[in-house]
This record gives sequence, structure tokens and C-alpha cells, in this order.
Amino acid sequence: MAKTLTDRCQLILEAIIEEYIATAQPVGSKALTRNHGIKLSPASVRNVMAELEDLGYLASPHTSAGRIPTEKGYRFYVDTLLRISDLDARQKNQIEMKYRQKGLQMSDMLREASRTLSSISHYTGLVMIPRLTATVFRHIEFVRLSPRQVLAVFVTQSGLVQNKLVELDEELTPSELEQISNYLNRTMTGLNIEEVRAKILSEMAHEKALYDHLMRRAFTLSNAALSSDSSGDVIIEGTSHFLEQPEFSDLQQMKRIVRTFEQKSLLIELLDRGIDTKGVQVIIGSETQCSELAGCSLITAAYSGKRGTLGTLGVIGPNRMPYSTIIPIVDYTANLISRLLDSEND
Amino acid sequence: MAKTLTDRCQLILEAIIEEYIATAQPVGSKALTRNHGIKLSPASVRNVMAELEDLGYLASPHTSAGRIPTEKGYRFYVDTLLRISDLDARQKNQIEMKYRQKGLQMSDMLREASRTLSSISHYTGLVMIPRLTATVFRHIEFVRLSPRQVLAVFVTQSGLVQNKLVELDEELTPSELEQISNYLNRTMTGLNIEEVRAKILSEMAHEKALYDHLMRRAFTLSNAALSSDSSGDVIIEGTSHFLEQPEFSDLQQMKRIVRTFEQKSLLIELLDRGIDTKGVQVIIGSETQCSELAGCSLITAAYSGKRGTLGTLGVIGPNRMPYSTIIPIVDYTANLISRLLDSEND
DNA sequence: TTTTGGCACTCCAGACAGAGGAGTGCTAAA
DNA sequence: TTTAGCACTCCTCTGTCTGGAGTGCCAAAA
Repeated sequence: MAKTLTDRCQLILEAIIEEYIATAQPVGSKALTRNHGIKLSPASVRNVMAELEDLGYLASPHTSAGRIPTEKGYRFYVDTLLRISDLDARQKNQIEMKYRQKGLQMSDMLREASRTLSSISHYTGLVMIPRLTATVFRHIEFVRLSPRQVLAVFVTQSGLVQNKLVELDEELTPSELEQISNYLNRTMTGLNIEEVRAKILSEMAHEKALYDHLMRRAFTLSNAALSSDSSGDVIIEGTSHFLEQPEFSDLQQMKRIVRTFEQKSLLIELLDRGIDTKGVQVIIGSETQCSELAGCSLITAAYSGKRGTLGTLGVIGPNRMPYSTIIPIVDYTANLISRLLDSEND
Repeated sequence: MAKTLTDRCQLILEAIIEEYIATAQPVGSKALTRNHGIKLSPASVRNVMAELEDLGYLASPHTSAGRIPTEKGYRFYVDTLLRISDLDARQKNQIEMKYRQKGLQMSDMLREASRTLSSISHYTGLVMIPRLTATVFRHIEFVRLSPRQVLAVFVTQSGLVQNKLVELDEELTPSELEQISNYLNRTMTGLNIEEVRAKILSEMAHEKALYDHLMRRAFTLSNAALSSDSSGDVIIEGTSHFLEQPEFSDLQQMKRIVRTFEQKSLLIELLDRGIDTKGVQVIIGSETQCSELAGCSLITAAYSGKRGTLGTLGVIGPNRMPYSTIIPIVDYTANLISRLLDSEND
């Protein structure tokens, strides 16, 4: 199938998509010949456009309007036509400036990343908080809130703080708690949370008839504390940029999207999808596979710390996004964050 | 001035406001006599309405439309006309259900509160996170990220976890850190953060020629850690409800408001304002004193823990809100949260 | 064979006019 | 003091019309 398009088709498709990205108006044959250095007559352009429409790259809202790109059109554009340039030094600098302040801990940094993505791209910034399971254990602390309630506070290698409330079956004295946390901190530092859990479970299994009662408790407690159902979280910044997009001027659509953002779960799912991908990933329209986000596209990239991928970040906007400028922004941000997470805390 | 309105004026004003709240349409004299058990003719009602308009309680969008309440009208309604009923048992139950789950720590609870406020009121829920300075110290832990970076993790009496990255002038060994945190935990538990800071400062002042070098460091470090500029934070849930309000169907207005929400700072300021007020506070339209929130009203109430007020929570929506149903919801939620914070951790 | 000019056709967007309706203010009568 | 009546205002809705942008197709030109 998909026989490759002729050069001329590609040229015109590219021009149409870029014109549409710039104007948000259906593109007609005349406008194209005027503004895009195409040395063909409108009539010839029309022939090509009709062909591109037959092939599914373009669509027309009604008979006497211009053409707009379909998702297939965008996909082809992104995969084949797009030439991505590097950011120029000024832009790099502009991004980097935001992280220059001292005393920025990881969570602040991720929030700043989301903000920066949003403000530079003029779309909505997304940053996924690392899942606990992907992070490396640095420190755990138990704080006794009541005889049967313990707040477990983890700190990960990269300085992310997470906490979980654990309800106990039996009471623990402060000194017992301290012994337990000492044990954990001594033996577990440097492992990732999965490894810590696995280790705890195996110890529990091996020493069935546990002579040391305290140890059994230690394992039970830490197992509870680490059985994090923390299903990930995402920092969303710049929702208001969506209100600027003419394609969502319909309030019903707007509401659908904003509501989806509020629920976050769908976004987390989408961001998760890119976590094992190298480089920048583009998800266009229905490729998101959720109707709530119809007409929306994502540009994402994974970021990593010392010990592998931590999460993903990116930008979400309408299908009609200036991919050529946003892709490098996302790419650069992901690399920058990775670099910062890598360099600190050593 | 402000001579009191006659009973009839009040009756009609109330009817108009309630009709307008229900329909979002300018209210005419005829509609009033039909639906509100007013046994006057439309002509009489018109006379009263003209009077109310002269006095500034009503306005008309144009000559041949009905009347809509002004802010002054809403204010009078809220202050004088409104009879607030208690929530019925079913609603109370509905709210309380949300907090029933086990293992809900404070931050989860506050988020849930914001969500519940939003979903029950159908407007936007706001919950201010307690300022560190208002909270009671329970536990502090220093985690050494690098020789010169320490992550200070506080836990407050109510189980709220906050953390701050401190950059050190000189290196501290792990054991020094531990001594310092032991000292702080021993001597400071039960004080609020302000008191802790005061105590540290006074100790620093008293022992100018400090023989114990470690102590000096301890004070410096903890002072840095507690010099929290954490300017408060607010949990906003249900922004999308704003998109349902006909008064903000203008995209420009919508954008202005959503953007203000994103910045949060104005909301924090507004919520702060109610922190020393007993009971429910209503801020109508321009009383917010910020043009970005023109047309928006807030209903807020303070919540408290064991040791006094912690923060405020509430609902923000258009001026045209059903105050009579939302005020009790906010009131009940604030009391419920206070109760939950009070009862736990003892 | 490919490109292009010409032409008829389609459809939208905006302007305009007219009708209907809801509401007002005022006056005079009850 | 209340109310009925009436003239008036102004919005909203509807239908009609027109100009313009764009298309598809065909035949002539390259």
C-alpha cells in the first residue's frame, strides 16, 4: 500500500500543513501559490490537493473551503517532512536560566520544568513525577503519629520526598521504630525500591521461624510502607493556553479537555507510554486512544537520573502545533533535567 | 444613609435574586408574580423594582430586559435576607463518607476536601495548605544529599510533611547531623514553628561565645531550615466547573480567571484574609479587590487543628451562586476537617 | 502528457430587514 | 395605594441576499 508520495505532493503537503499551523484557517490553492514559493498555478495545486485528499492526508470542512490536514497528514509530516533544527543558544539559555537558582529541590525543579515548557511553547506543560518504584532508595524515616499510626517518609537518591501513612496491627515503641529504620537505612541504601521490596520479601520468606521478633515486625512494616500504590502523578501547567486555541473555542470541547486534565489519570497513562522510548515521541490525535482528548497531540520525552529513566515530560496542545519548534524544546528540556538530576547529589 | 428597605422591597429583592440565581436570566416583573407567590400585580412590582434600581440593588442590562442583582444586592441578600438551613443528614453523610477511608494522611485529606467541595457545590473548591508557621512541630529529620546539601524534612503535629533544601556553608558529617536533629526533636516537640524559631534565635543570641561549636552549627542549620519562605499553597479542584457558568461564556473572561487560578497567589491572598474570621465568610465580586476575579465570589471558612487555626477552605464561583446551599456545605466541611485533625494523632 | 486558464458551481460569512416578544415607564382610573 | 392599559424600547430570531473564496472539470496551451 502506501506508495510514497511524489516530491511535488510532499512539497505541497508540507506547505499546506505549515500554512494551516500558522493560520488555523483552511488552506486554499491560491493562498498557497502566493505565500509558499510554489511555482505552479492554483489549478495544478488543486489537482494535487484533490489527490492528497483521496489519499487521506487532507480533508475539506465543506466543498468550497480550503483543505486542512488530517491526522494522517500530520503523522506523515512529523515522520517524513519535518526537519528539526537545534535550539539556538538564546533559547537554550532562556530555558537554562530557570533552573539557575540555588536550593531547588527535585520537586521544585520538575514543577519549574512544567512551567517552562508551557511558557516557552505556549501550550500546556506536563511533567510526570517519578514513580516510587523507579527511584533509588536513599533514606527512610518513620515518624510515630500515634501508637498505631506511623508516617513513613522516604527520600530518594535524587532528593524526592514521598510519604505514606501506615496503620499498624500492633503497637511499636519509638525505639523499636528507630531500630527498624536504622536497619533499613543501613542495608538498603542504593537499591531501587523494587529491589528493596524484593529483598524484604525474600528475607521474610527465608526466615519463616523468625527468632527475632523485631525483625519480623520490621519487615512487615517496611513492606506495608513500600507497597506504594502511588500511581504516579503529573504536574500540569498552563491549562489556560488551551483557551487560546481556536479549535477548542467550543465550550463543550474545552470542558471535556479541562476535565480530563483535572482527572490526570489519562495523562499519566499517556506519559507512561513514552517512558521506554528514546528521544522525543509524538502522539497525534486519535493515537492517544482516548476520545476525551480528541484533537489533542502530545510531544513527550523521557528524562532520567543516575540509574535509568525516571519519568517523562512534554507538551500537550491541539493537533495543529508547530512541531518543528516544540520538539526541540521538549528534547532539550528532557536532556537538561536529566543532566541536572545526574550532576547533583554526588 | 442606608435607610432600611421596606418589607415588600426585601421580599421582592429576595425573589429576584433567587430567580436570577436559578435561571441566570434577567428577571422581569411578570415572571416574578408568576413563580414567587407574590400577590401583587406586575405593575406594582415594577415600581418596587425601579426603586431598588435607584438604590443600587438591581441593574438592568438594557431598557427592555429584566433586572439583575448588583453586588450590593447580593451583599444585602447574604447579610440580611438569607436564611441558612443546616445540611440534612443525607448530605452530611455524603460528605463524611469521603473521609472514611483508612490511611488518609493530612495532605490527602485536604485534597479530598477540595474535591468534595467542588463536586458537591458544582463550583471550584479551594483549600489552603497550612502555613508552616502556623503548625506545631513534631519531628525533623535531616537527610544529607551531598556534603553541602541537606534536605530538612519536617513533620507537623497533624501529619503534614514539608521539606526544604538547605545549602550549607561548611560540611557536616552524618553523625553531626544526627546529633543536631536529636537535639531539635528532644527540645522542640510540641512548639509551633514560630516558637521553635524564636527559641533557636534566643539561644543563639544568649550564647554569643559559644563554647560548643556543634551547637552553634545546629542553630545555624535549623534556622536556615526553618526560615521557610513557603508562602502557602492552595489546592484547587474543579476549575472545569467554571466553564459551565453562562456568565463566563466569553472566552476572554474565562482565560483571565483560569490564568489567575494557575498563578494561585491571588487566591492565597484571598483565603488568607479569612483566616482570623470565625464562621463562614462571603466575598462578593469587587470585594476581592482584584480585577482579575471580577464577577467571582468566594465562600470561605477557617479550619483548625488542636492548636488553633491552620488555614481556610472554601468555594469560588460566579457572583450568582446559590449561597443558601453552599454556605452550609463550606461550614460543615470546615468543621469536619477541624474535627478530623483534632481527633487524630493523640 | 502535463500544465494552465476559464467557467460554472457550492457554500459560508456577514449584512440587513422585519416580526415577535419580553419588559419598561408613565398615566389615569379603581 | 394599587393596578390596568398603552406606547415605547430593545433584544433576538428568522429569512433573505450578496460577495467572496474556493472547488472541480474541461478544453486549450505548452
